[in-house]
Amino acid sequence: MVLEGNKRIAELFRLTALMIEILEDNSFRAKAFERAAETIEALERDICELASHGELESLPGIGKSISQHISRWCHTGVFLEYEKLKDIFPAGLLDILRLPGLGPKKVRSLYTQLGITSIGELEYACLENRLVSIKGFGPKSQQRILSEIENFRRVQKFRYASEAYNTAKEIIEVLKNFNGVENVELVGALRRFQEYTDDVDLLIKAGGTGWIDTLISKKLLDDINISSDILGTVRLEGTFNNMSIDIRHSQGGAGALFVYTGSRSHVEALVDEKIKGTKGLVGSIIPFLKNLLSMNFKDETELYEYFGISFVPPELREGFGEIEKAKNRSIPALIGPNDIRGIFHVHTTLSDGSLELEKVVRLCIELGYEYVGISDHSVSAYYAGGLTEDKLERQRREVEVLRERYPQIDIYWGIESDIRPDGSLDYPDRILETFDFIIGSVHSHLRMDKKAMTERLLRALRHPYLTMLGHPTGRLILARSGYEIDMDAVLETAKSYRKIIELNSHPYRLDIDWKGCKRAKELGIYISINPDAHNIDDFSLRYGILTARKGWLTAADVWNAHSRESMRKLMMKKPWMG
DNA sequence: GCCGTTTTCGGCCCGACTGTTTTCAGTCG
Repeated sequence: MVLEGNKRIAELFRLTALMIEILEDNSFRAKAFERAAETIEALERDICELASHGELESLPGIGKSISQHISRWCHTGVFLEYEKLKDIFPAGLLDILRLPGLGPKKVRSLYTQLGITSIGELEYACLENRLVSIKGFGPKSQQRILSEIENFRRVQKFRYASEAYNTAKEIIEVLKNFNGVENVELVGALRRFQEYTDDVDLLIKAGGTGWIDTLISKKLLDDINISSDILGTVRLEGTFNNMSIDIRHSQGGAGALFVYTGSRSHVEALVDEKIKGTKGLVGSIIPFLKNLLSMNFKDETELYEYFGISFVPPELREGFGEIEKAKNRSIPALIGPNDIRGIFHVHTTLSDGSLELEKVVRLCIELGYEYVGISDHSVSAYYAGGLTEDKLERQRREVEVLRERYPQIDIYWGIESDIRPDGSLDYPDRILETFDFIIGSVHSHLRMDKKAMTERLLRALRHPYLTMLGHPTGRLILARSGYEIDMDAVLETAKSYRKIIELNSHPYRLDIDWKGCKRAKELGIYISINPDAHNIDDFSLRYGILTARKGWLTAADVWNAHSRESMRKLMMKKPWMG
């Protein structure tokens, strides 16, 4: 959907901006490139087509110089400014920039004053107590940086599930076309949908080992190591895009799929029970698993029947009560993409989104949604262009016009209101009452203690106009643990006040997490799977749906699985108002 | 580098927090 050329050059602009900010003492020149990147990303037309018509300079943030850069890139594929900087810019500085608390200015000081160009050098300098010698750094920051480096190292080997999926997809496409390969399947943590992973596990079905020779001759993977695992299965490990790839070679079908999907606790629990109940099979589970690999099951459903239980979807195979449920044949029908009927929590250009309201509406129609809930940022989110009263009025009127223009979709008008430190919402009640719905989210003052933060959320949840709680913990996967809250108290209060909890679908958030989904479901709280969309790419709920499935949710548990008619009634009745 | 009822230079989204300072720069949301 996104124009690939636009995306590529926007990415180059972003990198250029970063390099300028660090190498030069002019952050405004950097900002200019960043702004241009935003403009380009939000375009609906191909940037080079605009360039060929000489229309670039009419775009916001694109002047004479940047326009020339773009045109040249379109013709030659070379972006001069980027190439020039790339040659002199130490790549390791980008890693340092990822450490919390270190921005461009500080990284620049480290580079220019201490010659630090990588995480390793930075660590060394901290240990030698050299940071305290430069302005802006002291013993405390030196200590904090050391602990951030430790965290960085731990996190570095992991990838977001979304990235790992893309890597897996790329490799599977290539492998499938090798001679003699019948099938390649995703297994392991990624098939069970863990939020992040340190490797991609694949299962390849092929006659003979010709595929290994092809793989080696085509240099598909680096650092290849071939061995056989504890079950005697041929195992090929290597790296691709700096990510570990682990391939098992199997002739069989469902047995291997089951064993290598895991989780270990799920597989072991099932096998243990089977062994205990079978005469003469007592002993290690290894021989049993070896035998399982050689058995001829039609599919995994048949395999689970062999264990005397019903099929368990991969997402549930974590040892969280799924085996008991499968014994009773009461594994629920998990939510799927087709159950989703509409979306809430979408931003527009009026705050910090990159699509205008009308474009959002048209995109949602294209995507087959029956309703869309607009929610820009509220007034105290200055940094995100939060809506002042006059902007609110403008948007309210525009929504009315669009409702007339696009009767094929229901448009709900809402707001993502900041939950202020005292737990109050952002506007006075006379304004709050005019919205169709209100998402309350915490965006600032993240470092309150657990008790105060919990009380803050509880107060917001008790507010009659609040519809749902946005990204309840504020976590950013692999980057920031959420603020500490008493989740039980939050969910209990949400239940009492009939509030909805958001499952923020952004692959970096996935907040509330799958365990939280499960608890919410047990309490009978609706979960709304929300895109928190800022860009055209954000409108898919793929990772949110996977998280919801892992959290045992069915269509009946999900707010935005309501049909258009049913949602209309709910929005009229506003059950969250008590 | 871009932009302009603050037009060809001098600004550039606002405010809290933190660790560094001893009056503030840098980071983050």
